[in-house]
Amino acid sequence: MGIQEQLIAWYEQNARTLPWRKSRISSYQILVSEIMLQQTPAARVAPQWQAWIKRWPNAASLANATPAEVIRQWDRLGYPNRALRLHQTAKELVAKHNGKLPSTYDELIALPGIGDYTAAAIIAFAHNKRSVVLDTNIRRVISRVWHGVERPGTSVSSGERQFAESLVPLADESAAKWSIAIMEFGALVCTARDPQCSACPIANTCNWRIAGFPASDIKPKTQKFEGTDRQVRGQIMKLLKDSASSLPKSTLAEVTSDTQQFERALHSLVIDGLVDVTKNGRFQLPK
DNA sequence: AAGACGGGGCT
DNA sequence: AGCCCAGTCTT
Repeated sequence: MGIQEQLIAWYEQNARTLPWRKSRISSYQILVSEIMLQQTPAARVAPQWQAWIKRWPNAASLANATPAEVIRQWDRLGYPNRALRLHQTAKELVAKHNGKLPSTYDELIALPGIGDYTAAAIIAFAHNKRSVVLDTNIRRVISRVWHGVERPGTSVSSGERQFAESLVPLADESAAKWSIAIMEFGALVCTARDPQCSACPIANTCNWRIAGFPASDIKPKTQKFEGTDRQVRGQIMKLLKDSASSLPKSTLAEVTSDTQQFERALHSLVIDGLVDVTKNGRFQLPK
């Protein structure tokens, strides 16, 4: 059984019962959930989604609301511009698409508030069609399981997208299931912090796991760097390479008990162009 | 490629 | 105090 089948089977048994996953949910209602879920945990969205759908069950009713009502109903979900864009999209759906969501990526992404992720999600979860869904969960799972790296890069490279596409089953139905399954898996098991590897159905084939991570299970032994500046540099470079391509600064800081020595060595690495420092404090090998 | 944009929960 | 969350839009 391939990883696709394993994670889909896991999903059937372990998926949360979220209100927008019930049957007879319209494409507009899926859209509302996807917009609310942008940068907002599902547990916090659920009650807000219910209230919203009860008040505005379809695009036409939402289109008739005022912006003030929309903002008020949005309450404290955050990023209130999402509510205004959703409102605008509802109007466009009524005006141009018979109150429903269009089915092509280009039409979807042209709507306000719908970017790459949401367009792909609508195609998969509202229309049950094949698409390449790439959210923070899926990117993290692919990075770990297939590439053996804890975190994906800050932006989606073309290679990353192509690889993700290669994992999506060909048939529409299976493709949609795969996307929701790997996403849920990332949200519940392969989490950003404190991943539940002991409950992971694919731990045996996970390259991150095989590489000896997460370090919380295998105690990170602090390592002392000794020798000349050049020798210390070589040791840190080896560490960076072993970790594939990136790791948190906190992890790096633990490798030596002499923080100042470490900072000096790292500084010289950066100066020499041997290591890149990203804005969020991660280190990576230059491309 | 980097910043701005919210708020709440968790460590 | 910092990280993270089913991202999008604008420089």
